[in-house]
Amino acid sequence: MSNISKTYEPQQFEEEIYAAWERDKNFHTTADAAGEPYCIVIPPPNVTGQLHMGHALDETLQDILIRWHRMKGDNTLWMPGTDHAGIATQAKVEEQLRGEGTNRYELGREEFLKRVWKWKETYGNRISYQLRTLGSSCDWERERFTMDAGCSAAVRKVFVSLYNEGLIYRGTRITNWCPKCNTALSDIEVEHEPEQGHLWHLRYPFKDGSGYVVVATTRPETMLGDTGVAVHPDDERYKHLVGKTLILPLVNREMPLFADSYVDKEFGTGAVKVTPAHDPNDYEMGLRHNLEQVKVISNEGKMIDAGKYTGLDRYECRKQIIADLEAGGYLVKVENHEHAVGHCHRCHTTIEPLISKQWFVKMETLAAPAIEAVKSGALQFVPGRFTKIYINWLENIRDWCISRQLWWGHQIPAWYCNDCGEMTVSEEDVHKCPHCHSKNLRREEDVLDTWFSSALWPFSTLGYPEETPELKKFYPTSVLVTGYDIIFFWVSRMVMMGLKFRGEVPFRKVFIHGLVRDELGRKMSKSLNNGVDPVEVIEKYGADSLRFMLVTGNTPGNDLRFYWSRVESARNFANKIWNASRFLLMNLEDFDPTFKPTPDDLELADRWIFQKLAYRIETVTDNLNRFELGEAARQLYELIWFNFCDYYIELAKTRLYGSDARAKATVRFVLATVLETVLRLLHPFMPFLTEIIRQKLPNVEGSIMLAKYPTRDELAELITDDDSIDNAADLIFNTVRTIRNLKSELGIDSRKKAAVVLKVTHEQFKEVLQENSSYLTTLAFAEPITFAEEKPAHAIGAVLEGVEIYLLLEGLIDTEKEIARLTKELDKVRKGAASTAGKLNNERFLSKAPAEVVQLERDKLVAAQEKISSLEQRIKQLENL
RNA sequence: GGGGUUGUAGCUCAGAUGGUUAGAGUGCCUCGUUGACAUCGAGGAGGUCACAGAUUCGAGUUCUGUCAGCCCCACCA
Repeated sequence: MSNISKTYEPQQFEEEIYAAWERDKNFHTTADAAGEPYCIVIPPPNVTGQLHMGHALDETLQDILIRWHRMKGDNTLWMPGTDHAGIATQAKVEEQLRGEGTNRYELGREEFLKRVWKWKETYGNRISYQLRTLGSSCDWERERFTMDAGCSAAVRKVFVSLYNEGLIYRGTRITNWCPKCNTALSDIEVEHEPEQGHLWHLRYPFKDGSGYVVVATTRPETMLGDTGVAVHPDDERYKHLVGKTLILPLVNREMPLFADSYVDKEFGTGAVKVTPAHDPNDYEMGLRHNLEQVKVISNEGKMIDAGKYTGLDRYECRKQIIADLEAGGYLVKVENHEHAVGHCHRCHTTIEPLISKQWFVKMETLAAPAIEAVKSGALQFVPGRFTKIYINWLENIRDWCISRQLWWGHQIPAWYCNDCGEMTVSEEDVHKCPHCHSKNLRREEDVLDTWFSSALWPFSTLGYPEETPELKKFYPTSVLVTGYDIIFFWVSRMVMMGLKFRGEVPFRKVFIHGLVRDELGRKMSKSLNNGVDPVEVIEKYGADSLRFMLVTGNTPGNDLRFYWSRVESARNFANKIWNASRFLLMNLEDFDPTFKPTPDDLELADRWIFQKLAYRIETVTDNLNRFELGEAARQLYELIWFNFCDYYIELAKTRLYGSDARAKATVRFVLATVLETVLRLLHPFMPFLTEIIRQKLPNVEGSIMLAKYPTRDELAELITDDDSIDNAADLIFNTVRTIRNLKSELGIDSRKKAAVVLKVTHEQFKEVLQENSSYLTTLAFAEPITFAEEKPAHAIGAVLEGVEIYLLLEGLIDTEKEIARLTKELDKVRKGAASTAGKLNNERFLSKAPAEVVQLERDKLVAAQEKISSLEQRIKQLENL
């Protein structure tokens, strides 16, 4: 047993343990296995991505829940898989092609897709492998991919069904367009950021030469597409001018001045130039007033059909337009103006609103049940505050643009007949036009937004569209664990699709966590290069340390900062467990597993540690139930380090090294029982460490991950309900602390023996102190200990409730120093007593506070008064010396 | 413009349903290598719980307002 290394070296065993778990199929379950179903579907990481700290947090939380439920005896399934991540993956392959001096258009769709699949094969396993190093107990046999056959079938079925119901439609609309990614985007893929820009005031003359109006714009280049100017109907400045015709400068287009209540009278000049083809609001106004849509900016962000400006980049054009307007006397003035500008979520290019033909999902009818689901409690957010955010978004939802002008993704199952012009949407590939029987068809080239397939993830991975046993057993899944950043992108859409196609919410709970930030609180990002690689952390400190660090010091829904020092602290905890276990194993060599102590064999320390253990089993379980994983972990930390290691193990040594065989057997039993139980409690948090240690324990078989999660019932025979044990332990440990404190103040080495005199003032404490005086020797190096009726003359002391403690001094004490010390103590106690007395003098407190609380205060006052008189006496005595 | 969230020890954070003298990690100071662990042990310093009111016998905890920071949503050109 002593072949265990002196320090914790996770690199020595983590990989091997994981391989054994996987080999033994410990992660695998089936629909017909015993137990209540418990299922989590993984938020699928980008198939070609790399593990980052955000994943590490997300997976750790999931794995804790999964391992806990598996140990509880639930039929537990963690569905793993990856996402094809349309734009992101395609962009990477296109970048590679650029390096080769070619592009996707040269390659053609088919060849290009081959390249992407190849890329996926090369990098697709990396992320899964990295998840394994974290200890994630996913059922890898069931690993899925959003573009595998099953998920693709689900996408087609859902798409066609929504189309047939009229919930998917194709239409020409103004949409967000990224000129760099060259695709349409949904509203939530646009990030609005304030930018310092300008407000140009332009003079637009009337056709009849009767003057002009001045409009204000932040985007002068769009004037080329202007087809009207709008004012507010109630604006007295313009009321009489409405209906007149204006001439667009530089272009000489005739256009109307019209009234629309959208216009804000207070802003700018109160007159808005209207560009229906390049601004969402203008687009709406254009529809209302039958304005022409003149497209002057191309998909690439260049000017088109724009006369001399044709071919210019939109920003280059802006400069020239301004110069030309100024030259023509049309520029009235320029103001600085901060405004929100939309940027592409992925590449950060400024979005260009463009009119194009796209596919949309009608959201209103889908959103209503998704709102109802949280209002009825069928779906719960943890923490609850995210409910409001979710509802607010759904209540104001607009139609979802789902078509993307990409190649990597689910190609929309729509076919156009080149002969009759009809469109056919179908689950099966269409080879013959159902309208005219022509075979001259072409398929819709657009693919679906990546989030469309993600929205189906909770049921597509379980077998949908087939009615598999897994789908029946595990849907609705139990909980979804994800960051607050994708509530709109993913969570809400899963809920809508789940309700629509399964009639039930996809998960009963959504456990939301925050973002992992760097030491300065900044978001970890590639551009800042401030990301910490979890793989590096695991290599240095082990997965258990990383997991423990991520789960502690953080509460649900809040961001947390990554600190190397916190990883070290977690590693130190692991090392502490490692060494405590090593110590136990060294003393358990001829352990008799059949020995069971009788109640008489157990002494105070034994009963105390069992009590603590039972209590923590309850509070840890309670916290797990409430998703307070950090609090649960903290409690385990305290139990293991402070209770078990600092106190119990130290106290065990006396009997362990003694000659009483029965006492030795008893203490070994306690040590082994507590350690084994604690390992099981801790296993969901630190799976590797707990597994390897438990395997070394005598009389323990099988993997810890399949062992039962501890319950209080397990300890039923070893614990009692009365609190006399805790009270006695408190008395002893407080005495220990006091002795240590006195020694420290006297400059006595903490490990050097010192004579202690105890004057017991509460008779009922005498027995406890006498019986357990050896604890004082063990923990505080107090020896010899004598009980006296009177305080010794040459000594310094302290007063506790029920006992006074004195340290005998070899030489004379420094009377003045001692008086000062005691006076300071006396002040403190008096202050406390005054506050307590104040409460007790308050009639209202006495009449309104619960009786227990009042009694507590009374007891407190009595104790304080005793302490005060003891201290006063002692001080007086010293003064008289 | 709406909504959310944070403000507790030098730093990072816990403190659910209001009730002893507000805790931990880390950092700092003093002391300690006789064996589980120096990735450790013992002791210590350090907090007007952002501010102001309100409710209550009692508020770090509930409510209102103020200040400061962060985030999300929103079509003011």
